[in-house]
Amino acid sequence: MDAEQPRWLDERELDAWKVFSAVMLKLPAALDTQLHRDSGLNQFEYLVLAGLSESPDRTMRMSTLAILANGSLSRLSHVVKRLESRGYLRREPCADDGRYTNAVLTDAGWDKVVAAAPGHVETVRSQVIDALEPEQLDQLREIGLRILHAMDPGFGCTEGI
Amino acid sequence: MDAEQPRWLDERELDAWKVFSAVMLKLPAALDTQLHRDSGLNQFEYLVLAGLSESPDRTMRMSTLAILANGSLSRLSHVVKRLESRGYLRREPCADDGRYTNAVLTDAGWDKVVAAAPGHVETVRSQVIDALEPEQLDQLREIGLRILHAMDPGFGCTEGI
DNA sequence: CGGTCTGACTTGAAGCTTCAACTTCACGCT
DNA sequence: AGCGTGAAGTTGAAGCTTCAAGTCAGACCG
Repeated sequence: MDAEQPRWLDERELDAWKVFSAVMLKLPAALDTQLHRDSGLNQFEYLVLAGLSESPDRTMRMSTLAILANGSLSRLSHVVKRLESRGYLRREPCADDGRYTNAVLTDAGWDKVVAAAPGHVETVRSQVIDALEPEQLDQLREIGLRILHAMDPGFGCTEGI
Repeated sequence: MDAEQPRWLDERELDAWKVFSAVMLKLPAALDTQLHRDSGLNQFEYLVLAGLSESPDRTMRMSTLAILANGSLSRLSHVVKRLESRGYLRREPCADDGRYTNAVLTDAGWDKVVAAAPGHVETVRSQVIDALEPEQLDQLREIGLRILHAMDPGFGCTEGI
């Protein structure tokens, strides 16, 4: 578009990119497959339920939850509607400010996360964590932070919500 | 599922995983957004066209193309049908063996990739490559290879198709 | 007060992906 | 020839995501 003289990737860059890009495309699919097979959830739904389960009162505002689950508000709204119809959570308008909506994890939702978590963690461990040396974990974290920062320079300001 | 005593992630592991997981969920969306806005393609479609453009005779067998683009054959079939209807490629049965189908890039498809590539590369560069130190590129490659290998122990045998 | 603006959702339609059949073609066997 | 088998690819339906509007509540301003 605006690349007058595109700076193509050299061999080293291309090599790293190809590998990373394959991981990025395959790993989410692998995680989704395990979650779906064992719990009937996808990764986004799991993140939503897990996020709520770790929140005070098992309650979170929709927009906060959207950030936590790395998705758009629209996507969250659809997903929350599905999860609500399955009985895992319920929505209620925020008492203080009617513009906000809170999602609240039900007992059934809590049980669901508790049942799903071990298998999910085991998968993350076997596919990623245990495949790496401890120092590679730190490298990966540092690399990830840089990429997140490049994607969204304001990243970090809203981290600890 | 089969996790008798789940080995939860410690703080270091969790930290790395959270960051990496956020990248994995956000970066593909960012790349898709750029490609879609500037070229009307998504990442999978781009990989298909780019793969064909680099192949001898701009031709590739469907199943090979599916592996190259990191997707299922079914997904590829749907996508190729769309791309065919847009005139970017055409399908023809393999002359030697009627079980195979070859996808062939048309001139319009070639032009499309040539037009889309600079913007895409520029995005990859700005969001990933340029954000990292050279040695981080090598680290990322090594980490990625380990993860790919953990996901699919047979990985590497089919690489150079 | 009443108008307008903004931010927080919600919704419906369109598009994409997945899943589970189903079809087709070549190969090996009798 | 005739038959089973398996791999390659296709298809339709169901489910999920995105996009572009739309709704609604509080803030700001006169």
